[in-house]
Amino acid sequence: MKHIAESTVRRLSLYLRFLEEFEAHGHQTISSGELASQGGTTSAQVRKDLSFFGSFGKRGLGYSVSDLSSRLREILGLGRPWKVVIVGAGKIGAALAQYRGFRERGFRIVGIYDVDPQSIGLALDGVTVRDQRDMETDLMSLNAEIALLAVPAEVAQPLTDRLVAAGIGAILNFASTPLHVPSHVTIRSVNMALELEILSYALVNRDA
Amino acid sequence: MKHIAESTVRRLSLYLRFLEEFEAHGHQTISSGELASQGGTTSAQVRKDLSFFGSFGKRGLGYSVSDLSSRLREILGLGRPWKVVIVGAGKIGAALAQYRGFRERGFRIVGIYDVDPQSIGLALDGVTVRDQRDMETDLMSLNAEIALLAVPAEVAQPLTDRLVAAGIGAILNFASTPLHVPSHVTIRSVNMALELEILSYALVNRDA
DNA sequence: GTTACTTTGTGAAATCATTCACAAGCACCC
DNA sequence: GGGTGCTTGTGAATGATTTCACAAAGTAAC
Ligand SMILES: NC(=O)c1ccc[n+]([C@@H]2O[C@H](COP(=O)([O-])OP(=O)(O)OC[C@H]3O[C@@H](n4cnc5c(N)ncnc54)[C@H](O)[C@@H]3O)[C@@H](O)[C@H]2O)c1
Ligand SMILES: NC(=O)c1ccc[n+]([C@@H]2O[C@H](COP(=O)([O-])OP(=O)(O)OC[C@H]3O[C@@H](n4cnc5c(N)ncnc54)[C@H](O)[C@@H]3O)[C@@H](O)[C@H]2O)c1
Repeated sequence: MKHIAESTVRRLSLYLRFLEEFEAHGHQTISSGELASQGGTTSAQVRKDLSFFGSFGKRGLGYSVSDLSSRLREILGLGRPWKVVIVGAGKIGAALAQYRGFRERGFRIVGIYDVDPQSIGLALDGVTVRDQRDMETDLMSLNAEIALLAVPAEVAQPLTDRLVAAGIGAILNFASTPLHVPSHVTIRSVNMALELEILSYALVNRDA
Repeated sequence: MKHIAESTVRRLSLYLRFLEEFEAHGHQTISSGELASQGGTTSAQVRKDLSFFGSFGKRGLGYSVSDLSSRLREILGLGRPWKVVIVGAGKIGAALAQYRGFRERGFRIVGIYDVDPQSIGLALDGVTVRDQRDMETDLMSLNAEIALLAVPAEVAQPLTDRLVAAGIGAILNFASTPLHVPSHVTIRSVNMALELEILSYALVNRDA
């Protein structure tokens, strides 16, 4: 298939969230315009985004909320649960471990690793923090696909290399350093300080 | 000035980070190619990004690390500290309050608010959590410019409205719901579940 | 001072993403 | 069953961003 822009995938995720809300309110169908107004985009954008994957609507009517939800879940790979490990059980790692939003969306935390003896052994939302030395063998046996990396920047690249060597497929990085991975591994970073700097820029340039 | 793309501002932030590392290593000058390789972009992109704001380099030599750093800090509005409040002292809010990366970059946490009597009164990194009812009066007297919103999705929009009414300039939202603000307020969202869904999409489409 | 080499700054070209605009399809009603 | 109104799906147009490519400006060495 033709390459799909990241911005499109991001919007598909948002549409799915709105569809779920709509479903909870008992609505059966939804138009591209309604989906658009929720997500701050345009109806043409919604239709274009969906058209990359097929045609799911009925002219004159709109989209079946439940049908479109399942198609989107399928497209996004959310039809099955994903096994996720967290590396680094510090402040951010612990918050992530206890975040219900992940489990609700099919991301199951199957392992948490740290180096600090104070953290090892703690149970976070039912999962016990284990020694990072067990990480590789666990990854092999659990077959976890995704890692959340929440360790200090200095150790982020070495840990990334270990995760890649152990066969991880994707990494979500919270350290404020760019990481290098081979091309068969997908990596994304959440960089909160950088987001604040973008706000800072907007504040000093708002009237310019 | 001409409108600057968000992607450009984001890269400027990254360049600044690399420059600071370079400075710490004692380097005096840096070329666009060196900056690019750190950030996973191209030298032409670096030069184009900078050219929107002026010409800071010396042909044949590159850029003075310290000069370019200060120019970038100025452009991004990091020349002065920003006053930041955190709304919601839960797991994510507490992690943010104790995160050193913000302070290092000039973002000072001047207030933390919650509704839960269990949280109110706690000191997080030297700042005491206060009752959300004090939020408006504090904001007026402190003149805080930026808010980090780390509350449950259901209360995110009402709290946003209160922040806007109290004169906040920018909001970084961690709740997984899109928020509406008037156009003079800047808002950005960090949506971690959505980031995971983008990884999920990448995993199921990696060989396609 | 001249030559050889490096690197910037920037229009022009190419690529990528969004918006427009409208024919075609479907529901609903009479 | 034909008319009316609404909404999709999609090429074409527009707009935005990135990449190309090269003249101009500097360094460094002798
Ligand atoms: N706290 C925040 O709000 C926040 C915000 C943005 C980014 N971050 C980034 O997230 C990362 C973690 O931040 P934090 O605030 O949770 O810090 P933290 O110090 O609370 O946690 C880091 C954890 O990583 C563990 N660790 C260190 N080396 C390890 C190794 N080799 N293997 C496994 N675990 C190891 C430490 O023991 C610690 O528990 C940092 O890179 C930070 O820059 C944090
Ligand atoms: N924990 C995570 O890793 C994580 C990850 C992604 C997104 N989020 C989002 O961040 C938000 C907070 O998550 P959390 O895990 O910290 O939850 P949490 O329940 O630990 O914290 C929420 C806090 O908000 C406070 N609060 C509720 N109503 C309030 C009000 N009116 N005024 C002030 N404070 C109020 C609560 O008392 C609580 O302390 C949620 O929207 C969640 O979806 C969290």
